[in-house]
Amino acid sequence: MLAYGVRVGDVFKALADPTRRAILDELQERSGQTLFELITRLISRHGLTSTRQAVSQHLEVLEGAGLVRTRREGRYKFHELDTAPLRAITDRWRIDP
Amino acid sequence: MLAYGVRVGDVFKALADPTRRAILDELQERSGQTLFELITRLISRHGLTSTRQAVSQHLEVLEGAGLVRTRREGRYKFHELDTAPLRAITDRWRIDP
DNA sequence: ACCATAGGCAAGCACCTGCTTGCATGACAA
DNA sequence: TTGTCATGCAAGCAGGTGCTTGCCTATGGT
Repeated sequence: MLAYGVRVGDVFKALADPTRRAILDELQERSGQTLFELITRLISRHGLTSTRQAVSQHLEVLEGAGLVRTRREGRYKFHELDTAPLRAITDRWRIDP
Repeated sequence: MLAYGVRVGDVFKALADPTRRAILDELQERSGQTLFELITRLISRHGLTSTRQAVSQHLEVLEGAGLVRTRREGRYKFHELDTAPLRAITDRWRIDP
């Protein structure tokens, strides 16, 4: 079940970008990162060269798809992975064993 | 495991289009359809209005992603769904129960 | 107060993508 | 062969997407 306001197409579109998939990888490996933590680790561990604004925009897309949840604390914003929308994929087509 | 020549990004990009997802739905429901069968059923059952060329190009993308396999018989080309590449998604992120 | 830090907003731009359009190829029937 | 049916190929175009650039807001430390 998708959260209210999240369209199925948003999930698939969000997954279509390699940088966004790397962000999901990073958040799975280390949950609750801030924007700057993410940028640093994306560069050092995934070889990406994305700027702050680029990563920020990707996070907006991921959040719009329900794949990333956020919480604010002071001037920090922490990001967490939410894989629930991926059920839209696994429940839709029978995956051969 | 993905077939040789299929990149992970191709699978995600292929899934990013709603018409292509409808094609996968159709092939799951009825395997081995020709191009014209697909067009007819996409229109009548999914409310789409895609032309032959549009669907043909979508099938190329899906085949390039390994999600659709084809076999030729005379002047007919039959299409089948192959969900194996979807493991690239389910194996990558832990999906919460 | 002052400044640095963490993040947000928005316009502009180059590239990509899906679709159309028109023509071509190959298989089968009469 | 002639015609038709199923499909393939390729150029062009409009809209979308990812990214940059520049400026702004807000929080917390000193």
